[in-house]
Amino acid sequence: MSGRSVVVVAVFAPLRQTFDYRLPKKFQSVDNLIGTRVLVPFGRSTRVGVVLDRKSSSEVAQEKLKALVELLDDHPLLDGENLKLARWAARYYHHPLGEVIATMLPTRLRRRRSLPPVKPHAWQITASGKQGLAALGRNAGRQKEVLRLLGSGPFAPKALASLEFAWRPVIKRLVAKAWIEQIDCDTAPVPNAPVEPGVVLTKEQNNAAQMIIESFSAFKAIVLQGVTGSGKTEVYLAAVECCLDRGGQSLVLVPEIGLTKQLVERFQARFGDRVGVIHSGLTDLERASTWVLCMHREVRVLIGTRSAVWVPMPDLALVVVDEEHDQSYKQQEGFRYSARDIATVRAQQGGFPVVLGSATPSLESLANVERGKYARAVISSRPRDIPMPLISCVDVRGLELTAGLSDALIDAIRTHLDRGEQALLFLNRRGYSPLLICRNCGEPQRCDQCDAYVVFHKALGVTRCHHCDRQWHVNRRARCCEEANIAQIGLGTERIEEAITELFPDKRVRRLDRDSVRRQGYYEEVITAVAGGEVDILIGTQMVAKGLDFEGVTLVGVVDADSRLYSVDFRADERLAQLLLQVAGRAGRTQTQGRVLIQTHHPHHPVLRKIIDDGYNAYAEAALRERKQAGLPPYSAMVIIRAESAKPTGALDFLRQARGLLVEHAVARVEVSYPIPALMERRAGKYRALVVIRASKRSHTGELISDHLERLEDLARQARVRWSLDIDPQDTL
DNA sequence: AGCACGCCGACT
DNA sequence: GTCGGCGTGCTC
Repeated sequence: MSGRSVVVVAVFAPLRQTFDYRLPKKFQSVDNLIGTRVLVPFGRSTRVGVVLDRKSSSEVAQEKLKALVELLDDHPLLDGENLKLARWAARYYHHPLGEVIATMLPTRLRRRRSLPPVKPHAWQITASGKQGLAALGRNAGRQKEVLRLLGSGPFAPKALASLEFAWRPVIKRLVAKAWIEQIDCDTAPVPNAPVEPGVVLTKEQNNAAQMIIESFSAFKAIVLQGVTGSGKTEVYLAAVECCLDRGGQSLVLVPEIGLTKQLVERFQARFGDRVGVIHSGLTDLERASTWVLCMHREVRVLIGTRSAVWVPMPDLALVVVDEEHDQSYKQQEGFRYSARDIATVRAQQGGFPVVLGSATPSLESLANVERGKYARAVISSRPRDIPMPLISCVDVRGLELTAGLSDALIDAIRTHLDRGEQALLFLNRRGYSPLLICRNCGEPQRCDQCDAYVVFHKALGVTRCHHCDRQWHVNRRARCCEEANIAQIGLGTERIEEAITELFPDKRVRRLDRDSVRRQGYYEEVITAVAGGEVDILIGTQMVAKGLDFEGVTLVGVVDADSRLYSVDFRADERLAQLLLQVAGRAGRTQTQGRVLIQTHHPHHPVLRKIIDDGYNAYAEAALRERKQAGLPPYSAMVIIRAESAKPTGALDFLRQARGLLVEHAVARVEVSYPIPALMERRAGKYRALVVIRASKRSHTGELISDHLERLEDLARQARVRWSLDIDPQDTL
């Protein structure tokens, strides 16, 4: 075989091997193929993959070796660093490399689509277009309008967005007639100087920024712990500015789209067009464009959600993970990676700092601080001496409640509203009432696909299962009794909204939860209204707890803290602590003292007391001691094998065999649990179960899994179950 | 994951 | 005599 005519390809398929292909003569002169997308014959079809390596011969028999069909890119999309990160992730998460690499690419590039244009482009009218304009008939109004617009100069797609109609097809037609042409507009003004100068940092902010800046050019993980409202963002901005000055690119990860807007605005105000954004609210094309701009070093600061951690940035020199404790960094299906952990490894491999920012750092990060692996910078004071909110419990035992609200909470709302301030009510349950019980027999109404009760949604006139996509008309006859007599028990956000509207008829009430934000733009609309003081009382779920910055909100009511106090998951109280302090952070971001009222039947619960009386750090210290004693993460490595099957015992049977296989070979100190039915065993018609593997060291769980992956795959195929590995699980259920 | 091959039951 | 069930194996 002549030199270098074989390529190793990671095919985008869930297979744990790579595949060799013959490189046709016409491609042999291409000098850098590694990291390029290719089209390859695969089984009976063709697939996309990425070239990992080039070599002169293959172990695979000559006659089996097929020829690569096509090169999809002129230049590699992924460099050595990117592929190194992909290899690490594939190994660590025991996930097929082809799928890991596919995850790194924006969806549009996972298929055989070409790269979106790198340069910003515009359309300009041609000479024949000008003639055409005059000749156009009456019925071509849209073409006329576009041509007239372009007559005054070249227009970028962004500028055309103001047109009221679907202008893209019109553009297409005009381009086809050569009446207009696409041009590059490098001439577009790119503001390079900071648009807005940074504010003067407080001493603590400055210390934190210095700690980051001093560690440029070497890996260092820095936990930036700053209470809500302490101005962590100013520290990020200062560090990013310094990174830019040194010619580096920066990556800023945020938990959810909702939170990006405010942050993006601040970054854009400071760094102008050098900022790029990637999140799930954009179209595939928009995401792909920003991705390519990052790869080509044009975007210097990328702000994005989980998937942005993979975006190629050749000059990357700083990563910030904001609200690092947030669960949404962990992908909860398929390739279950943690963007926070990937970010840290990326910084380690690239030799630059990673900043893990949070008011309530995860116990994982705090344990790493304790071990001396991570550094910590603390911002304990709020600028302008804004006082911290007062947190207290309302003991609701034996109290008469109005739709779940105590008089103490209602009075507090009234007091704060009378002062012209705003209130926020937090309840982690959407819908109207989460339990519908028949008064005859006491049977709650269940979903027929899940082991769950249905939730009544009054506004929609339906009952719904929150665990699958089913819903029923309210009048669906209950299956328990001939003449069921349904009582609505418990409350959700919709019910609270109704009660509050009755209690405060002259106040402006809005609700924010997964049901209400269905409508495009509703979330933004409400946030803007609250921020602008046009809402008096905001009621919401999780969604309102995170990072929102409302100056006028001085009272936060947690309607029900109890559901989280007694949970099977060992992480439940860490979550509760983080949640309470995050919601508390919403209260009082101005000079007015904020107040947080937590309604509970367990005002003396040790976790609640610790959080309220001693604060997050004291809570975290105690929780870490407990985890250490119990041998739980972060003091042990944990892996969960999950399985689901259409057959009632399918998942359990498979896991029993899997466990048998694993315990037989497990070294001492690796503990493999018996199969456990999932907390909700049946979900969307599937029966689910899991096995928990624990060991003192990650290398132990890692080796055990690697050594038996093939056997496990065989077992799963025979048992016909879907299964998955969850490395460092966030939910143990 | 797809997709085809292959070997046993109810239909024209 | 065929259509079609899903068990098993393969993808360079």
